[in-house]
Amino acid sequence: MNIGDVSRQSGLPAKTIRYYEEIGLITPQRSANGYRVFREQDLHKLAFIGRARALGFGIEDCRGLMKLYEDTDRSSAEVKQIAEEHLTEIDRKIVELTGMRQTLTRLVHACAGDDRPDCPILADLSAPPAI
Amino acid sequence: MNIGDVSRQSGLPAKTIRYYEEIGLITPQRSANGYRVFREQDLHKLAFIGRARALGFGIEDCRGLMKLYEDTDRSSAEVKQIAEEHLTEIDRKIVELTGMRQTLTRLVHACAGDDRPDCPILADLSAPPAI
DNA sequence: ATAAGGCTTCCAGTGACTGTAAGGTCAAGA
DNA sequence: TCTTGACCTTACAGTCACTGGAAGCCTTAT
Repeated sequence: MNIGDVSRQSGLPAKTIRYYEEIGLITPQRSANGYRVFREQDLHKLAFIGRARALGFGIEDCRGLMKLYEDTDRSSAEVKQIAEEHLTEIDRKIVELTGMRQTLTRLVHACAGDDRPDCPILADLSAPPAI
Repeated sequence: MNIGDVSRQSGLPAKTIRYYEEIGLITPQRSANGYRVFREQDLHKLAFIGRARALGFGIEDCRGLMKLYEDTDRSSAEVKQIAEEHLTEIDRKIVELTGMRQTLTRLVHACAGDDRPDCPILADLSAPPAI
């Protein structure tokens, strides 16, 4: 299977698939003309990576998870630890974004958004009130 | 004022302040020995940028907001539009992260996290159930 | 005089791609 | 047979907002 078909099947851009090969996540074979040839196991790996990425895991986490997946002697504790650390990071980001959202929502609501120059948003950025 | 003092006052790393000069956000003067000399207005700008960045605005948004701040003929509508677009983006990220969090929480709870290899997390990454 | 600390520039690296250019390969149709 | 167009290849640069490090000048205190 060529990279175009794999791209369509996996939903990953061909560029991304080449990149994953470059960093050693997958190692497709090559045909005589130099084209990459993907087998079932490559497709499976790409789907695995795609789903892990969609859950926000970083590339190195994906590498680790794939390694654990292939190691049938792993302990589920190792997997769970990676996932829990990632979950903590997600929670941290949500908290950070929620704080931004709260402040920004307040400012946007306070701003008339008309032709006049008076703007609580700029006023706050310039010198926020001590709350 | 030298860059070290400005860094301590603003809470921004000196590296970051130099970077902000490089991309034209601030233009501190120079003393005879080549050191950057920061005036009150530079401090004010850096504080403005710092707060906008803390609300998640990108550098180009910061540039635009500063330009509007300095233009006393602006309309608050222009400011509000930038803020609202950013707010939409923040909401999008929160939704994305919340979805990840939900799936990941479910998987982490389903995983025993012990010495055995059975792991619902890897099972889901490998072939998620059609929900 | 020297040592410590602060300042300078320049270059490279981060993460995870993405864009672009220049060119080789293949299958179908005129 | 030729050509067109779709597909593939590599290599290099760019993204975003810094961050790290090296090499070297400047200042201040001892």
